[in-house]
Amino acid sequence: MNDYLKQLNEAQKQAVINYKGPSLIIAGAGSGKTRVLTYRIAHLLENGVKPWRILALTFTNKAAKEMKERIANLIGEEHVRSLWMGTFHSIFAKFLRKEAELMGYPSSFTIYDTVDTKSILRAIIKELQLDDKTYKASSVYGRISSAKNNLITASAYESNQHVRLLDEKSKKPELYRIYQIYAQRCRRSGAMDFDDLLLNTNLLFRDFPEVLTKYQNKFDYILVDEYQDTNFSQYLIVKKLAQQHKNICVVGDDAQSIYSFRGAKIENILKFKEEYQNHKFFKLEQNYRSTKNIVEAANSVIEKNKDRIKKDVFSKNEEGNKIKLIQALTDNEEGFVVVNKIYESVFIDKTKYINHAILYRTNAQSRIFEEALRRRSIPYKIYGGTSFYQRKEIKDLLAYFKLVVNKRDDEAFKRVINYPKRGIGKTSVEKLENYAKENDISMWEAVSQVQTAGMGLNSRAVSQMFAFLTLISDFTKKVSEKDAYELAKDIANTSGILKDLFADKAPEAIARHENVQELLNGIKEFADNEDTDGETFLDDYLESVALLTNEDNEKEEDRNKVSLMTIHSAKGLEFRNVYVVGLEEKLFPNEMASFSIKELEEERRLFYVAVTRAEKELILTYSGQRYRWGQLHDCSPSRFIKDIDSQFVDFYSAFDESVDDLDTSLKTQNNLFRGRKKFTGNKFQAQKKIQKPSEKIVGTNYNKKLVKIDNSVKSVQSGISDISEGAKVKHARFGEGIVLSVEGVFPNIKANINFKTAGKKSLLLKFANLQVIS
DNA sequence: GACTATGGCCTTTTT
DNA sequence: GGCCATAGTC
Repeated sequence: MNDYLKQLNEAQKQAVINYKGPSLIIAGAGSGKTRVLTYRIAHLLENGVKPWRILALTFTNKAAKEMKERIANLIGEEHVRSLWMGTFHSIFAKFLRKEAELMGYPSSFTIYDTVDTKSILRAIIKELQLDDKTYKASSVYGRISSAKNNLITASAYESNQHVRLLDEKSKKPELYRIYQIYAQRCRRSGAMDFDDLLLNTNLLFRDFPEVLTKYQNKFDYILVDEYQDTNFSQYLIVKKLAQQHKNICVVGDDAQSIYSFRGAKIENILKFKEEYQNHKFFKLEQNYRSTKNIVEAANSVIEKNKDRIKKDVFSKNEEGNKIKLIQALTDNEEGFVVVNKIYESVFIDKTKYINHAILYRTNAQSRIFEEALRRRSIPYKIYGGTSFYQRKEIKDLLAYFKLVVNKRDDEAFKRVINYPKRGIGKTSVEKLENYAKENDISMWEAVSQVQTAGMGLNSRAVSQMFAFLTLISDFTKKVSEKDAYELAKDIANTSGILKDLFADKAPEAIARHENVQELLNGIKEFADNEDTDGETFLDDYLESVALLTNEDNEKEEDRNKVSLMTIHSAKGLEFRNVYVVGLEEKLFPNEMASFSIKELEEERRLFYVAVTRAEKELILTYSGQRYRWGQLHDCSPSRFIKDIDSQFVDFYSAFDESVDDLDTSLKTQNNLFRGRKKFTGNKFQAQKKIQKPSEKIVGTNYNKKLVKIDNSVKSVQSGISDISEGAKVKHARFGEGIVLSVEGVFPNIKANINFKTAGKKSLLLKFANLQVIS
């Protein structure tokens, strides 16, 4: 333990031992930022600082968890437990629960996620009879979110000239009303959204100085990770908390600032220099992660940005291989090529699956790689995307929990009042909701008056609602008696959710049933891991669950798998082999971000983040054609490819490789296609038998087949889908007719193929009984 | 009230 | 290609 300082280079060591007063640490990619943070905290503890007097803020649960583990390894677990280490949102949610009454909230307040928020906004927009094309839930949410992050409350919004003018310009003058009603509704439901957690913390500190003083005194040392990603709201909280002791350490890298779209301000770093004039400044520039080639290539990219703090990141590692740039013809081929590379690396270079990560700009790109990986039976894990906690069945069960703990939560109420089906229809719910609104009470309060107040409900609805009331009330009584897992199981059973899912034998329903079981297991695990003495109750679980993400219940079996994720979620991670895919104009840099230099620079920083994730091998790919919204588009290579100094790059084309592959075993066969064709546009539908003697089926050694079609079709619109037996289309190629490569169990495939014909009409063909002699 | 077919919209990125 | 809201039907 004593020689932990010897494991640091000089710059890192200085950043660790100078722990008093304000410090700014600029840490280049791969320069051991997490290491410095963890050692600094360990050093604090070594020097007698009590762990509960240290506050360490991160952006993701993952980062917090990793740091905790690393500190525990350094100095033992017992100290780590009482550290205040977590995400901004989770730490301040904790404070707010403690001080909730001051703010007029129940301490069991619900936290609304993005999906909840949007559905409430959608409802409000509808109620106000505003045009839902102008007032899109997502853009309205964006405006409200940015207002909150700039500490503009709903009441202040109306009189704020600046934002009102912006709303006028974007033809949304009524936005302030939506904001007001939304805020009112959250308050009535005893709920906060993500931004409220920060906003309300600020309000708490502003309106209750004694509370602020309490927390200022509580923390002697404050550390903030990824400081370049803080928004104004977060910046102010940190500033206020640090005012007393001024022992504040912020770590960041302006070159890796990729969250300005949600209000992050790189300027916070620059401001830090002004606000803490006597601060100590540390620069970490040696990259330990990557080969010289990768580091220098990354430098050549980021140099193209005008707006940056000068840094000289260097590597003393081996030179390493050049970056491979691979061009594919189609998006499917891109998937095929990348997976091939992984396959080769694992079986020839003896790397492990966990050493490989596929990084993309948008979540929608994951599907193709998923399919390609599945085809090769390579284990993979997708990070991000639709969260486990956003699945319908999970949200349903959680809504029960939420309602049991916080009865005012109208969103939860509406979700479960008729799930599982108990014969309470939309009309009845509407009547109830109207009654609640008229009397300014929550729907729960309304339903408890259902037998006495006349709401115009039929007797069946009344009795069903009363049964529901009893059901939930019974659970509530048990909240502080039964432990979380037992009660959760009880709710899942008694509510009928498990039965409902179990009755359905469709594969999706089985999966949903498993997910619910998985959630219950998660609760058990949570209860077992909680540091509290004795029992953990359901409300304890709910407090944490809203801020959990997929990654927080990572399982042992996920250990050796290829990772698929967006570049945003890859920040802070490293992999031996990294595949940055979809390097095409309009995709990356994203079309949305191509209007201003500022946004383009952020995209470039994102590319920089992607490149610097790689330790040894970096493979960049792009495709000549890609499907977007089911439409084939031609793409041109991303400008970022040219940003890399060409001396670090080797160029390959995927095309030659796959053609050899296909020629290895060519087999011909006559086929009978039975089909139904459908012209979109004029709603013409017809059943038709198509005789196609010229089709060819080509087999290759990878359990993949080709269908060759010679006809007048100009392009394939959406490949093959819905193929029975789990078969999927691989890729499509044009030339003399079309070559579709299909993979699956033969014979007896059924396929839907969308063709774009010469007349530009879309043609859907359903193929059945496609047979192959192999 | 429950179930099903269709059309619209969609894609930045996350706590 | 896929999700969701809505209209249309039983």
